[in-house]
Amino acid sequence: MSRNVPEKPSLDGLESKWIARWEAGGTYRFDRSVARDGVYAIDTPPPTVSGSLHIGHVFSYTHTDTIARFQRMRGREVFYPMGWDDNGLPTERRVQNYFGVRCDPSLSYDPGFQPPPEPPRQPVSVSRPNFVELCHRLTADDEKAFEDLWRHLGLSVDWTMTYATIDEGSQRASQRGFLRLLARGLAYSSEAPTLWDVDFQTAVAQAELDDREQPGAYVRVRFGGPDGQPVEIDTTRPELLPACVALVTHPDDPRYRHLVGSTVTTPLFGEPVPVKAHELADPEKGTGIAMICTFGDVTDVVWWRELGLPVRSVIERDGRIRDAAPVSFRGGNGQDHWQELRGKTVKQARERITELLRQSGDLVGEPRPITHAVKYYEKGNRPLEIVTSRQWFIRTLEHTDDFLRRGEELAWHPPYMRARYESWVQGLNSDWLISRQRFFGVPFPLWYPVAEEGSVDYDHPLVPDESRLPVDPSTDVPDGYDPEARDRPGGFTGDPDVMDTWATSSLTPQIAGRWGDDPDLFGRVFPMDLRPQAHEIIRTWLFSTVVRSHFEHDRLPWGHAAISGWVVDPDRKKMSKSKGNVVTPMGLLEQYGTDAVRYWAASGRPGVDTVLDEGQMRVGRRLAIKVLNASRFVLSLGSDGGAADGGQVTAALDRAVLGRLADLVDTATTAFEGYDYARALEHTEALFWSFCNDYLELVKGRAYGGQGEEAAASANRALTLALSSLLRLFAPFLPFVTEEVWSGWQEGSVHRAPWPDADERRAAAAGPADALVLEVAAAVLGEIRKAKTAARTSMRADVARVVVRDRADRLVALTSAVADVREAGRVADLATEEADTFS
RNA sequence: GGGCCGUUGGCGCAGUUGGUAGCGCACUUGCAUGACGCGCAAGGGGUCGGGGGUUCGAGUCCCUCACGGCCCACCA
Repeated sequence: MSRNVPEKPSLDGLESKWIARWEAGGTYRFDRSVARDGVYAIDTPPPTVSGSLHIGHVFSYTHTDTIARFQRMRGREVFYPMGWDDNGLPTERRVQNYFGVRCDPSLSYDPGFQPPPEPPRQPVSVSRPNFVELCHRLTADDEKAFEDLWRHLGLSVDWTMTYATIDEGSQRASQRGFLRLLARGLAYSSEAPTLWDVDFQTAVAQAELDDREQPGAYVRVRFGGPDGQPVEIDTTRPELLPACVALVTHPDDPRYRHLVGSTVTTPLFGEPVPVKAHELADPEKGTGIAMICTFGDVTDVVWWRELGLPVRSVIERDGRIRDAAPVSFRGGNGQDHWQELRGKTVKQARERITELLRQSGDLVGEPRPITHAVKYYEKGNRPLEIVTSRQWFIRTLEHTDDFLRRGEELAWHPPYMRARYESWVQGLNSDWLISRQRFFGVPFPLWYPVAEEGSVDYDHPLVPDESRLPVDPSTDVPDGYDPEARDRPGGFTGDPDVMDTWATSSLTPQIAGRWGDDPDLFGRVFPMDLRPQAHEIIRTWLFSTVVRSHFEHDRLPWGHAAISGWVVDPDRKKMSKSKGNVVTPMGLLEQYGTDAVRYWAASGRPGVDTVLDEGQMRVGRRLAIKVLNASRFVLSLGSDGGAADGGQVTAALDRAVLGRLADLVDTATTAFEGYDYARALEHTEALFWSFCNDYLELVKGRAYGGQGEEAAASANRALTLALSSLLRLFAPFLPFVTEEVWSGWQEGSVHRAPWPDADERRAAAAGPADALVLEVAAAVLGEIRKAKTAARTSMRADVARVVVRDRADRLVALTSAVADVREAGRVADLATEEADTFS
């Protein structure tokens, strides 16, 4: 066996060298001839390509890659595709800012359109097809940047399996999945109050809400009571007074019981509204009696629905007070007051109406500033409003018990992450809203009949055959209709909405496995083995994927979920954008080397937030260099001691080191099987350092031939076996340096080599391994070193005589390695004395 | 309001059936040895957040409190 040992070991250039060779050699190519039970399939998180590249990506994707590499070496054929999440609002927003354009769906396509060279102050209006073109153009660049990073990070993905959430396969899967839910009555459309973002002009789902603390003010308002006595209520939304449809109090509240069933009148508008009782009214809040408006918050929606109240909406989809009053107000000045509010933003209207109340004398005291939580769209920057609109939903609410059961079936790593899933499922309060009034997304594959009198029949959608998918209802025509019939009485109209990005990414296992398009592949990879992801999207991505797989396949989409933590800055805050821009992932990879950065990432325990620590990267770099140097030393000893022809390890010390290695293999294997890559690394690293500092030093002289040929052969054979095992144990973490060493010595890639087998290590020894031999020999050598340090002499200094006092069993162990200890310590004479304690 | 996680030397962490506290960084001192000065060797430094309990014995189990972080909740 040839041994190419680099003369001047260096980590520089390893990345580009091996990235190219792995690609050329198809090292990570998925072999689709393997049956399902031989496959290990990973449902890779498709990164949002319009977002920033940050160190958090490097962190969590490294974790998954270590698992992928371990499983590959264990003999599983690893299905490890990459996906790009380019669908949806983040891309639209980035395109708007980057090119300075705005989508206007009423415009028609301009084939010659070019975006302005610099984004103008006033955005240019473009048609929807032009806008979508720009989205594709920009995401192509973004995807290239991500791919460069992933390749540089050494992710062992099969790049021939890459998908994008807006590509044709994803559109087909999304539409097919939707149509099947529709056919089974699990998807439905409904006109109902929905959370609405006034800036993005789209409906928003429960899973995308953020609570944000912000300043507000309680305004105490006087309503006209039935007996002439005023009724005072507190509100933070006085601008919704014209939308008030009732007052509500708790049924058991003695203060207001006499009012329930009576009618009061609103200030300024003089509108009569009933007083109702409901359990959700909190006697502790405000005055204990509240106004119900359509709609100020989700509690209003509950009250409105359960108490059977009318709708008086006042806020338009753009967040302004509508032009026409919701009713003709009966109070004398009602219409005049409305004129003061119409067209104003919510904020302007709030200020104005407070002033009007003050003037009319219906304001009690002054507004009292408070800080309260307000619901926002997680990507938005104005509070959500609630508007009534037609939307598509998936029936999740009545199946929560099924989803909880699926959560129990799933193996969570770490296990406590299951609690987040359960609390989310238990807290569900509405069905899953999947439609968005946006442009860059998968269209709903539906049209609706238009009646002769012009009304749209939403209850009987026109559905395409699955073989037609994907369809775009804005250009494609339903079967049996003429294109001329579009938007005409007696004709049809296309559904204008697109699916939310989660409606597509909830199908990533199906998309990656080419469900419906390639049944052979799908059968080999589904259900998958692993879903790796971050904890903040358990309620979105993880939950929704479980939902879709449960409905479509009646099973979990994968057996394991590995939840990674975040990268945090030294102040324990999630890495900020500004920080992320200073420390770029590619910069770190270039500065410390990929293996070093991976070492830092792999040191972060599963699920645990981890500090960005360049110190750990330096340690990783040193480890990689140490691997290179130790390997160089072992291989430069020349002979492999007959490893190739079955020679045996005879020296007790050598057998001991193989025993330690066998134990390590057991520990690392168990850790990896439990998805604890960090534990596997920690133990491998610890043994490696003691291997270098103790065992290597102890056998160095013997390996050079200081005790004869046979003794040298045993040492060399043990060193070779140990190195082979250690390189393979490190390979999932340090893929570049291990491959560099392996390639100069072994056939094929270390990443396709079999994972070390503990029994194989044990069998190589000619006799039983006595761990005590190595332990005592290292301890005695340590004492000799201590004495030399105390004497301030070189480690190379000769020692005339050493006396070891220790327990009898330990002295016996020492005997079999005494020649190595003497040679390593340069001891002329070594004597032993039995004693109770070591000294 | 409910829940989850964390609190171990200056910093970052390990400690998986309870048995007299470990690792790395940093720090101190020494060493040019035939793999490595991006090295090697030695060393100083902690009453394991507070309190209570179980036990012969608790960082490790139970209760409780505090602090930090996160998740969830119909927060007028």
